[in-house]
Amino acid sequence: MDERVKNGYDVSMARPRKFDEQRVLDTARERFWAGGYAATRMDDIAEATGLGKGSLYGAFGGKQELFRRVFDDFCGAAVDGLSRQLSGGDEDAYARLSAHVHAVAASTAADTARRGCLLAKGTAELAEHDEAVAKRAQVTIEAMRALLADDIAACQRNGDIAADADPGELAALVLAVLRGIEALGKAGASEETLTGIASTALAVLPRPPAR
Amino acid sequence: MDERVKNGYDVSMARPRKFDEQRVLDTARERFWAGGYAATRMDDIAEATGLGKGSLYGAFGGKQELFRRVFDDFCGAAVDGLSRQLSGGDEDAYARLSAHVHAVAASTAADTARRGCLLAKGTAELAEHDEAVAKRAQVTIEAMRALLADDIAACQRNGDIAADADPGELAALVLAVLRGIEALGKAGASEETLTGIASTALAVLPRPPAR
DNA sequence: ATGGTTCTTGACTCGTTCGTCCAGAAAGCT
DNA sequence: AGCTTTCTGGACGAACGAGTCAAGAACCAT
Repeated sequence: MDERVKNGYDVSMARPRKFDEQRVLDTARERFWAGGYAATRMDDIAEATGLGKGSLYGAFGGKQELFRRVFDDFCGAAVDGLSRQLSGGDEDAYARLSAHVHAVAASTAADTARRGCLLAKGTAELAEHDEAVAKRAQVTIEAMRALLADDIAACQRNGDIAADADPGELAALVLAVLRGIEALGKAGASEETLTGIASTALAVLPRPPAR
Repeated sequence: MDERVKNGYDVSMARPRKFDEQRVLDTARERFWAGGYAATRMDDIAEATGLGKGSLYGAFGGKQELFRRVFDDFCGAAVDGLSRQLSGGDEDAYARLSAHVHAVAASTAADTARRGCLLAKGTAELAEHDEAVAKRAQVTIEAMRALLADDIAACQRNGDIAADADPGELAALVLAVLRGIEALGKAGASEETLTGIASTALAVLPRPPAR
């Protein structure tokens, strides 16, 4: 059946939604992020968004589907953001990498609510029970690794990182350090510790031999 | 009041417990580990241990207290285990460090239930709501860092790691990598990726200049 | 054996939360 | 304006899970 026609009438002939779907998703993300999946009630989200539960369920289907949607958006935004932070010419590739690593440390340290990253939190809580979430997380980290690898390759072309190193391996290591920084931050590590890790990680990346 | 006497009678004059407290804690850990805090029901634990809920509540007080107890035990055991793995003479310090890093990668990869580490999982879910859990996690990672730093210092004395590096900084980096490996493992990274990270991390540690 | 105390069991209470439903409101088309 | 359809919002239902309680069992000391 044509998606714009039902029972012989055009679907557009009806009351339009009053709320902004994206705004609701943002609010829901905020809630899930702050409290986790299980600890967040649908009533919370309804109240926070000002929507009635009927609208919420009508638009998103249920708690699990809503979370998946939020998680999906978050992962997409995270990859996009990383892509933006790391894109540019070879001559600035190392500076961008350094800036990103330090930025993650700083923002993790500044995260007084100690909420960490929704990617980590959602994965920890749901990955083994929800295949969709697990898959999405996997795709996301793979994409992040690829972006880091591209940037590291650019660093190599520009002579900032040893040419004989495998960019994919280094990217995986950097990614692990980034995730580790977040995990340690959530566990209460001090800002100095986190920024120290960022600096040390960048310092130990193999440099090309002095010429 | 003397702890062995109540109302004029010796406390030992009563029915002793039929269950092994440690066994119950182990089972509870298993459950919390597999399902997380919120998703694990006290009825689950009661059924899994064969205890009635009354006994459970009588012995441990409640869900939160039980979890704290389990978490506490887990953290203590984790630090003890690390301490054991890293203790020994200077000449084997690097081998022990290498073995530990590889062991974490291997065991994370082998964790088919993708449950990760209870320390990470519990922290992610509860740290911001439960001050006791947050504090315990903080103390635990600090202890782990100190153990790693001791081992790295031993490596330096033995000439396996550059003497001018700060062992505390390197220890923090290694710890971040270890936590990162677990986080990535939970997110579905392949065994090759994880073992690759372990190898790369060890490879980039600063070596003393060749003499 | 007896009495005193603690342990055990599982049914019960009570609050909480997911999801549904329905009556009314709002909008587009004719 | 009138009709049809979807959106809205809150009351409702049902299930679920944490924690309680009371009656009986088990054990120790005398």
